Amino acid sequence: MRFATWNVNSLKVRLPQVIQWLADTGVEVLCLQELKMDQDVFPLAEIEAAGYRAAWFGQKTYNGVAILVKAPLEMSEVVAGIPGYDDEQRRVIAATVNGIRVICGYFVNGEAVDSPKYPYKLEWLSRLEGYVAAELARYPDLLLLGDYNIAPEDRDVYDPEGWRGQVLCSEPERDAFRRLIALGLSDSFRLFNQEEKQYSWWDYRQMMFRRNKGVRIDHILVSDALKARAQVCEIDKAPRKWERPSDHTPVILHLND
DNA sequence: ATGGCTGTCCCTGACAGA
Repeated sequence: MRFATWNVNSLKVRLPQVIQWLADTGVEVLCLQELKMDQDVFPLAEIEAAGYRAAWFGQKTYNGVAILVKAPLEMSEVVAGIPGYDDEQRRVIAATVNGIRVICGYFVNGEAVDSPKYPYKLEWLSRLEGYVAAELARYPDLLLLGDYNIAPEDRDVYDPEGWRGQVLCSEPERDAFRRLIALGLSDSFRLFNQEEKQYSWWDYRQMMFRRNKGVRIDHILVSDALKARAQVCEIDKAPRKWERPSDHTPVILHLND
């Protein structure tokens, strides 16, 4: 069974690519971020026609997350947002699939360490940590997938010195990532893959993808209880090569049954 | 060099992304 995460940078624009990618891969569970569409215009009919069920949490213009599940798999216990955290920005949705708690997150970008958005990022990360801790206590088999907007280590960045201390790489953000890990989670990609220059996002500008100058900021964290079932975690660069791509590309985790 | 792309809404230029 495969679980994937993909920041599509507008589901309206990328819907044909999502449908194509699901047909190509047959991935069973796909978490999407940056829908950039209001709750009531989500393309449920097209997704159902492709053989998937969906739960989503959208808003106009910005943010928005969804979980797609291949029928006849079902989703239960859907929770939108972080309970108890009154956040106008719709960034989190969770559901249970085949006994596994799936949390899909579009983490705050933060813009820059001296931006007003940066303290919001740290506050949001703290709220998420509390939420994930509570979810882990209730659901030992758990995955936290999404666009983290955090490059955990220098090796996750094409130019570590140039990025040092910058947003995505600053120590408070990396500390927050490590606190998530300390809850009893592992970065599934690093369970298997130690190769250099593996990224999940490349800037649209300056041919950064062709030059492979990117950052690894899309992650799938797997709980300790579930870790033994993890087989491989891979970054699928194919959709990044398609016409009019998202700036992110999917990350896939394979679990055995 | 605060540029360089892309998407959204609609003040078609400003904002946000990362």
